Amino acid sequence: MAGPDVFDAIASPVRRALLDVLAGGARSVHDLAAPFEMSRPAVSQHLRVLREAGLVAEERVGRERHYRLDARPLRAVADWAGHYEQFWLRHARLLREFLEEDG
Amino acid sequence: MAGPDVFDAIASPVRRALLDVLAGGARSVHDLAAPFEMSRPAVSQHLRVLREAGLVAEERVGRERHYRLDARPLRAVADWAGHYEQFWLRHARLLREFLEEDG
DNA sequence: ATGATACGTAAGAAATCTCTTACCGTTAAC
DNA sequence: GTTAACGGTAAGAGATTTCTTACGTATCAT
Repeated sequence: MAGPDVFDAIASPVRRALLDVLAGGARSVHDLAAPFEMSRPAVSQHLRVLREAGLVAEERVGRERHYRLDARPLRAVADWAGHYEQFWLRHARLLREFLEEDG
Repeated sequence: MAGPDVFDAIASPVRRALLDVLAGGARSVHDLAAPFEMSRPAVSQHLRVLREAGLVAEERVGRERHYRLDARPLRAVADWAGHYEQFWLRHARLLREFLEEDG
């Protein structure tokens, strides 16, 4: 009963790479697995994590299953990280000011 | 020798909560651990993960260690998620168009 | 000096993650 | 109808995570 947590889903480089591929359009599991040096079931399991996080949706097409990206949960990630923008901007501003005061 | 990966660091709800607290200003480990129902060493270990990801910096103050937020690595997270904005916007646009065509 | 406080680290237990191989059902091809 | 391709799930091994308690070190209080 592992929670479908989007932060957890994107923690894996493999799963981020899968999302990257899917950004180019829907793909079959076969095609998705091809670039990876791991077994096809392993990719299926990563896809399950992404599915439970709501990041991908599957559509049955003949004997294939086409996965397509659903980026909506990533909005929460962008929003969360975005709340810290003021802090990294402040960091940059302080650094700039420090360099200027020395010039 | 676990890599200091920011996506991994923010995958934990506890660590995200720690960052949230630190957004309000630097804190001692004692203060950081107080709101959590876990031992103080456990919090220290979470802080280590954050430190290795570059998300916090420590400053020794007497017998305390003050941790302060360093949000710079979060910019990479915001950028990464932001690249998917077009997709969730498209999703919203299609939904809106679907509803309008029905009205 | 002695004792208490702050905090990191070590060691180990339990849970979870991430692979693998084996297997099953479904659909396409011949 | 057989056979091959697609892809999910099960079972299990090994690595990693995330806690705990125990302990060591540095600093403050008396």
